[in-house]
Amino acid sequence: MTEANPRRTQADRRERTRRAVLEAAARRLSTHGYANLVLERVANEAGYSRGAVYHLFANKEELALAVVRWVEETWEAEVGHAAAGEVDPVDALMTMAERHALFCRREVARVLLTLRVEFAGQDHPVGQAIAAILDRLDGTCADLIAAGRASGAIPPGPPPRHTAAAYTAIMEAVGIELAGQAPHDLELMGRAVRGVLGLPPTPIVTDSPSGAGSAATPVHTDREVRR
Amino acid sequence: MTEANPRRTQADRRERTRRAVLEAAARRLSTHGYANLVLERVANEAGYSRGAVYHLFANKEELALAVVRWVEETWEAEVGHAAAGEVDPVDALMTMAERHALFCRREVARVLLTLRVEFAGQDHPVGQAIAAILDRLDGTCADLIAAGRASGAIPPGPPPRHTAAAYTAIMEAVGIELAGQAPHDLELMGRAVRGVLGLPPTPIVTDSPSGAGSAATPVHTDREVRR
DNA sequence: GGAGAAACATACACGCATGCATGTATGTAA
DNA sequence: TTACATACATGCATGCGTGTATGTTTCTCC
Repeated sequence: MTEANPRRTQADRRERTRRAVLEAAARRLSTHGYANLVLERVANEAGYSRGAVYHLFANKEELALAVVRWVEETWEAEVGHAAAGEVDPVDALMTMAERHALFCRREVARVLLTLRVEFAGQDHPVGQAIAAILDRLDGTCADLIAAGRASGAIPPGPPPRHTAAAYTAIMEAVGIELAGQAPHDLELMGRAVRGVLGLPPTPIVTDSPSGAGSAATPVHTDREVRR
Repeated sequence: MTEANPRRTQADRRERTRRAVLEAAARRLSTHGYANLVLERVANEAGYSRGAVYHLFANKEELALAVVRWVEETWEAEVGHAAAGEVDPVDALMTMAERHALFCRREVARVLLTLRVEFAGQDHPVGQAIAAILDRLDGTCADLIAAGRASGAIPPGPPPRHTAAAYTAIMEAVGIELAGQAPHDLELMGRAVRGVLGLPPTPIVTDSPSGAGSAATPVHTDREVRR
């Protein structure tokens, strides 16, 4: 081992360790939440000791906040960025929802939902950080909805902020619930989002073959959706 | 106190204590989840000692399972029962969603979501109990969707079981997210559910006044939706 | 090669929460 | 009234996990 490994700089070692710890912590946070996030376990799964974890992060809370920021940056790069590139508000909202559904096909997407639900009834820095992220997202979506209604592309309905809250809640729930169930995750996401915005269903072009497939699909197969 | 209190039977005392403990546990579960459910705290909030809690429930897990059963029974009585009374599948699905939104105006509605998310990545009896409940619900909804499609009342779309999973996820998310935001919680719930089923938006009859209200509502008011 | 800092690993201290043992109060039947 | 069972309350034992202290390894610069 001392022969095969090249000589790494301290900066390289630090970044490598940090990355491994962040990924291990994210996995545990997504499956077990913050209260069950045991740092000894995180360290072992990252391939280091708990001392190494404490060398990099002051405490458990700071580790969790680092994971939250990491997930947010990943989401922005893959989802937010694409939606922001759209000119039309409806296109932006639909693109965001579709990209989010794709984002949810990865395990790490579950981190924010898990932590958000966990801290919903508690006053805690991690919960506050997530609430701030989602407040910003809600504001962005509310602006898009308002713009879409002003242009006539979106029919009138409940106040933009309430509609945006429902939109993001749906995006989150459907994305996680149907994660990995391609291609249904994308279709059902699109349907739900159109519905909450008050938009009519998209014309049925390729749905007929899918409908026929539904009739031919054994009920037993359908029953495996949840686990 | 010894003069004002009538002589209660042991059965009465037991039921009274049990009720108080269940309610206190439900409140804590909905805000802090299972991992942070501290029995000393539950006991204090119920007005009894931890010994009394252990007298009634073998351990923490059994208490949580009792709360889950209690919430399920309440949901069945107020939501499931009303939906089952509908003859038409679409009416059943819409009634269920509407009743669920009303159910979510109470704090206890949050228990199942909190626990479900908490145990999603763990193999635990409480998580299994909740998964079983939701599996049954998904099955019922899938049957309704299949019946609605067979009768032509619901357009074709992704497999009934996938659609049902999205339906219940939406019902859960929107219900909790907009809890207490009357009357928007009901309207947005209806919209989202119609959308995921592939049904067109309901004709705008009373939406115009609401739309005008939206324009007149200060943006600051909208920003208070989340907290 | 040696000194020093950073990257880790291991050990220590302590609080917290669970489950269980033991004690006290209250209802019931003879 | 007494004996017994049940409904609680209080005390004991123990393991778990966090944060911190201490020890070891590796890199960097002179």
